[in-house]
Amino acid sequence: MKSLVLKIGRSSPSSLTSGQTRIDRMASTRLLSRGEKVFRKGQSARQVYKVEIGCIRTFTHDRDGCRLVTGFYFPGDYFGLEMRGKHSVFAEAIAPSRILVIGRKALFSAVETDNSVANGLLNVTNLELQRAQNQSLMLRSSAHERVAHFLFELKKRNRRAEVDLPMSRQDIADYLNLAMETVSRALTRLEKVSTISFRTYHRIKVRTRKRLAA
Amino acid sequence: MKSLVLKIGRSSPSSLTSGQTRIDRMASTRLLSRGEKVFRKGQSARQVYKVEIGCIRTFTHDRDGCRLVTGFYFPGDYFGLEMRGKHSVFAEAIAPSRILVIGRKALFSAVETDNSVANGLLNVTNLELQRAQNQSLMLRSSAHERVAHFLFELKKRNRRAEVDLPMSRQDIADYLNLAMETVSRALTRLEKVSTISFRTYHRIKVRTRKRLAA
DNA sequence: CGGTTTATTGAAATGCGTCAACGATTGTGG
DNA sequence: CCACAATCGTTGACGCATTTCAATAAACCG
Repeated sequence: MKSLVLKIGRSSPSSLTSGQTRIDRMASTRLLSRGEKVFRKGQSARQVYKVEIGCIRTFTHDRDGCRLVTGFYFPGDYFGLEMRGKHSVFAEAIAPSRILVIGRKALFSAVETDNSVANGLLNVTNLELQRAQNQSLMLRSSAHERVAHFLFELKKRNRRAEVDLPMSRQDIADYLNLAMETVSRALTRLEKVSTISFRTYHRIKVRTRKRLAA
Repeated sequence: MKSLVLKIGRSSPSSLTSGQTRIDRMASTRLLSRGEKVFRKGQSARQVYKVEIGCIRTFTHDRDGCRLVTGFYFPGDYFGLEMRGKHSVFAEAIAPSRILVIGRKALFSAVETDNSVANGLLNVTNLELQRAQNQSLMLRSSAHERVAHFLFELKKRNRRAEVDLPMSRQDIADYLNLAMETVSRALTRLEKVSTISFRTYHRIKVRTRKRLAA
């Protein structure tokens, strides 16, 4: 068994990410239906976004057309933070969602009033860096561990024992770089050892972390 | 086969990373013998570093004590950039090396007053981010592809057809998340199809990229 | 040189992916 | 609200890539 720290569209504890901030007040709201795109890969990145309700997935494709899900974003999470001019991924709603849309210009000038622009950018970049490093760690562990830690992180975010899995098994598989069947089998096994129990396919009850890791 | 862009301690073409920069002028020099540690995981990160001669590996361990090599750093590369207080990895010299040691405090105060330093630091951090993202992509491809691209990236860095592999097969394996035997077999296969040829275990001649990918 | 470390090679075991069939859930129109 | 279709998830059988274990060979270092 390998160790793993997995973050799923996790926000930092900074003021930027918790509750209503000055930045959020500069935002407008947008409603999304299931499957609707927020932005496309290659589009110039003029806004950043924050999930209020629902769930967003970001993804890209490798040269063989295989889909790679790069993150799931839940209420409170910011996404679309790419610092270079163009979005490097697609973003779309997994479930009906409400998001905040924040103009990049306004954001950066606001950051400037708190700190220096450079420091703000550094912080954002460093968060992305941590995320990417955690993803690397995750991809080094076994299939069952990836699934278990995925669930654990979701639980940690939710704070309730009941966890929503708004995304499909295929989404999870493309995020963890596994076959959908492997994800399914891992979930079944976790249920067999009663680490989790299913309410529906998309809502489960997660027990202790220890048992998750087993 | 999956697509893959792998970067190994790659410097950008920016002024920061080639030759002497303003950041480098704040540095002192340190000599390291083979296997010597630069810093330890958990140590508070008071400096950042730049390789002048030799090769540095960074690594950590998973919960089972299995070693995970997170990067190889060659002349021109910066490492130890963790922005949070503590180093998240160990760093040690693979070969006798000379490195620059740059005080973090000086660096950060320079960041606040000097725009070029701030931009430089952003560049370096962005490079590290790219590196981590490429690592994630790399870990999604097959064993043979990982080895092939690893070699190709080394060649691209060196600019010579003759490539140094100062690290052991085990180092490569721990970096690519493969068994040492798998790395060895991949290399053997590449030699059989005469994509590479060995001078010694640690110096090879690499031919075209096309053949590497095969 | 001889001993130690490091790399290669082969054989067997295993984990995960693929393919295919089946079962459950969701959405739609009567 | 039901029935049906379409989608999504589960399960089993099998194959292949990679790991593991074990033996041998090559390089390194006193």
